[in-house]
Amino acid sequence: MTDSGGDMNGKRTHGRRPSITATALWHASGGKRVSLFTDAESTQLALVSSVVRFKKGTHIYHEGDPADAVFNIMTGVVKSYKTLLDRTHHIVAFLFANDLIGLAEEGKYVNSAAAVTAVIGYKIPVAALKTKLGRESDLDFHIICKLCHELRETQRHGLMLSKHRAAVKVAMFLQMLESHQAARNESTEHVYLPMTRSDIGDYIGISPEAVSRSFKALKNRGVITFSDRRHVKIVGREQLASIGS
Amino acid sequence: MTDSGGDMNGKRTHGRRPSITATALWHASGGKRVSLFTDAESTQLALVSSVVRFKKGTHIYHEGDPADAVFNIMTGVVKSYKTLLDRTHHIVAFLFANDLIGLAEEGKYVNSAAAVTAVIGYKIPVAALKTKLGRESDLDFHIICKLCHELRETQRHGLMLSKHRAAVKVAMFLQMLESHQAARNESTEHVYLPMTRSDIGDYIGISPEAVSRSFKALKNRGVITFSDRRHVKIVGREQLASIGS
DNA sequence: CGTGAGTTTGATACCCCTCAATAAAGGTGG
DNA sequence: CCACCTTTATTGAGGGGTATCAAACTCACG
Repeated sequence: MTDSGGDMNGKRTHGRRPSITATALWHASGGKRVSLFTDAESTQLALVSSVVRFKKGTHIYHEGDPADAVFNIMTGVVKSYKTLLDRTHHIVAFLFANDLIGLAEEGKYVNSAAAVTAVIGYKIPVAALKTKLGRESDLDFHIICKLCHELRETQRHGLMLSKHRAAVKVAMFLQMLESHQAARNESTEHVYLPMTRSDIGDYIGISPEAVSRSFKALKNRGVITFSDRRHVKIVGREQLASIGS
Repeated sequence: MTDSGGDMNGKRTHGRRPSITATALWHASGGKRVSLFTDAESTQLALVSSVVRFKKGTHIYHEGDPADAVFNIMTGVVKSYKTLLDRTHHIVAFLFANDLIGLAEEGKYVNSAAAVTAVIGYKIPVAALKTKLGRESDLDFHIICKLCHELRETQRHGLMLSKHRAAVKVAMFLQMLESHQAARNESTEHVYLPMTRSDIGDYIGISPEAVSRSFKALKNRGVITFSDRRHVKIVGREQLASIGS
């Protein structure tokens, strides 16, 4: 048998303790998922965790709340979503048994979470989790931080892709590039577009012609101006932000 | 002028070693990015890494290639993309200085990567990286695996969102649910839809009406049948897969 | 059994994709 | 350095798919 899940004969400790699964990173596993926690890890996490139950439709945590805990789903389905200004919802992910939820940024939950079906899971306080992480190896912990960062960015990409109007996508794309420059302490006087219009279209899910037309529309609305095809100046940050809803 | 990139004429130790940045996970940092590697980590990684250069437009690695190394960008911009069957491209992410690229699944690169501008970076062999990871703490390593898994799934979500035709999105969504069930060793006789049509629409970026119509279209084409509103039977897996391109 | 949320079906308008042509920019070699 | 050529970007016209609004219908739950 596979060594996944720690299921000796019949008496399945599996499922009564925290558990996560994933497809292998570097080793071929034929598309199957492997259980990641060792018995020791499961046991240790069980000690600091509590079992929580959520009825169908109930709310698990809300975007912006202090991220005190992560949740490990035992049974049921959870949706992770963002509520937009126009009261519509964008679902970032559906999560199932053996998944983790509770991605944070700067101590706050990035998304909201609600139970799609009845849910049973483990609530793992981050305070307890932190003491178990990176005890000897900072490198691991730092890579975890980087992966969380990429995950948040990929989720934002999904939000951009979910928009229907081309000008909205382009506006969000410009804001993304600007914040990237700001994060790298570069000037935000101009937004630099190193990629082609086709690349932009392939990223935000529209045709290059639509990219071009959207730029023109934003220019005509007085939101941006072009120094050249690769350098945009954002004139109306307010309007640009409001476009993104 | 800016301190980023750091290859003025020769001499900056800054940027001459591997470096990654991210917004803080649990501590407020005002949206700024923090550098994650310690000096020791940077130095250790530098020992096993080599500096690589890519000219604008050149190819860094290709989807499906053996994932021998990850890359840490020093300067320049990289696009990570998938080439679809119809020869179109879907760009998964743009990557900049202090980012990592080379996400793998079962030992193979998930996406392709190409230089959008001239790129200088570090090539870090995974063999060397593995020896530095999880030496004392398996827990950290296992969480890294889970995060990589979630990252891949979020990228697949983005691919779904990038499709324009509603039926294609719904077809891919069904395949996703089916593979989830298969991964959890559940029956794939029926695909179970625990969520509402509105939830599905909010996830794949279409209206609930379009979800309903797409289901009907797939049913009329003989690809699926409904036991009830929550249970779908996939009759033509071939056709369903071919729809997703 | 009744009520309300969820789902299906229909009609219309709008936005974007597609195809096509022109214009501009970047790169190459003489 | 310039001419040439290829790639990229812009602009235009037409058709199709989806959002939106509205209404009938089904189902789950109390």
